[in-house]
Amino acid sequence: MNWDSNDPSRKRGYHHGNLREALIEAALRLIGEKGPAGFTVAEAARAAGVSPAAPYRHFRDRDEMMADIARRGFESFAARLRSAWDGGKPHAGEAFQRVGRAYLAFAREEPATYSAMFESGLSFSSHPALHAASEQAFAVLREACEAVIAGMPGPKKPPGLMVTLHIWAQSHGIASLFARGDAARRPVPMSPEDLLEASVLIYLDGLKLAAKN
Amino acid sequence: MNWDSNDPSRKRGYHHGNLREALIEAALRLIGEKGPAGFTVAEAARAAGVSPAAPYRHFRDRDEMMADIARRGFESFAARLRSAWDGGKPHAGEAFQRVGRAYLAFAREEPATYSAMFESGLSFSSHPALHAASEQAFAVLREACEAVIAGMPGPKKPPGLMVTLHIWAQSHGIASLFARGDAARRPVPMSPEDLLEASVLIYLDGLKLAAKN
DNA sequence: TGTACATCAGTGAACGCGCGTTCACTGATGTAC
DNA sequence: TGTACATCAGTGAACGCGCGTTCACTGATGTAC
Repeated sequence: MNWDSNDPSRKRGYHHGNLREALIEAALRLIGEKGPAGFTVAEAARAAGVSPAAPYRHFRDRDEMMADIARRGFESFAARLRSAWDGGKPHAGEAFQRVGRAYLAFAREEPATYSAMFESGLSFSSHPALHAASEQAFAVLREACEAVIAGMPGPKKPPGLMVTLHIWAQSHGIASLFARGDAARRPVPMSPEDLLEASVLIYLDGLKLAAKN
Repeated sequence: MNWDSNDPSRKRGYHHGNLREALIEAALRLIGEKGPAGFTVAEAARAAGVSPAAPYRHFRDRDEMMADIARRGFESFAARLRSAWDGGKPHAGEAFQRVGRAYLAFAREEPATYSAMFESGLSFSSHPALHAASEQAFAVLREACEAVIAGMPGPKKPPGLMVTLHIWAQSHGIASLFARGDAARRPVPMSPEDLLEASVLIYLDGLKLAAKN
């Protein structure tokens, strides 16, 4: 028996206690079911068990709520990539493949978040915090690519930005066509992880070839 | 002066004459402005200058209209890729690069169509005609990839399906991140065409390396 | 060539619905004294 | 320890709006004879 009024699991009456989080969770569930445009403030409020006006204590409007979801998405995406990279240990090649798998795992496990990040139509220019969070994620990819390039033999190193954009595009392409965890996934007779790993290995081989000459 | 009542440019009163096409054009304009979910039947009808009930003479419901737009999109996409490939003339390498540029050109020039095709959340399983049209487009990519593989030296040919999926993912990734002609494009300091061409060349080099051994 | 008529492709009014958002309000919480 | 009060985070009713879709209708078209 627990009578401690500080217990967060205790049923609160009038005050919800953690409504902001509950609304975002509910919104993600809705986005997962019906896409970024299918989410409504009213339905998120209903799912969280509060009145339709309550969300407006926490978000200025629907757009800000959407942007907040995407921003958090980029932040946790960046965190997962960073932890997969793990400073490039034990060596860049192995860590690099871990990052690729973490990319696909995110798209598969959090399709709603992923589509809020990449398919919600939010403009970076009007949401600076969103842009900054997305740059964080990009920075991890860049760090990993630069480390892989640095470890390559030969005198001619390819430009780091180009390689990062190539790797990003390939990961995003595979994630959004074949790995996403929702109805828009196109089934293919091989795992997205194998597909990505193979393409990255082939691409890096091509880079090494160019570096030799 | 033209009194010929068969002249299609003649102003028709009660009957529109080409409402189906006009509705699709209007819908594409709306999708371009607000994304696939931002398009409404009512607004498309308004843009075409007809009553809100008129579209229902041509489409069973909104979903069928959306699916029709995406299906036509895949068909014209396939046609453009096919004409860029042009049977692989004068040789596979050159034609292959043309296909890549055609892919990006489509995403840039028809962002609304592209997002209706790839981001509208339509399920292939409930729209067989849509699925078939998308397979047509994929078939062109596959044909081009197989031809490029066939022209490669060395005894070990890579599997055609894998290569096609790699090329598709890379093209789609670059198109949807960097080349799309709408607000969701992420600016990068190089042309998407150069980016795609470079990555494909590097990838093909990597494939050749593997074929040698 | 003229006419009757079936068919086609629109109209316009209406429906029920759910949305985003605002408003004045009130119950709960925490803090100063 | 007790109390007054400011602040916070909810309520619930209401608004105006635009949507998708249906309905009975009607004007225009084309064809058979």
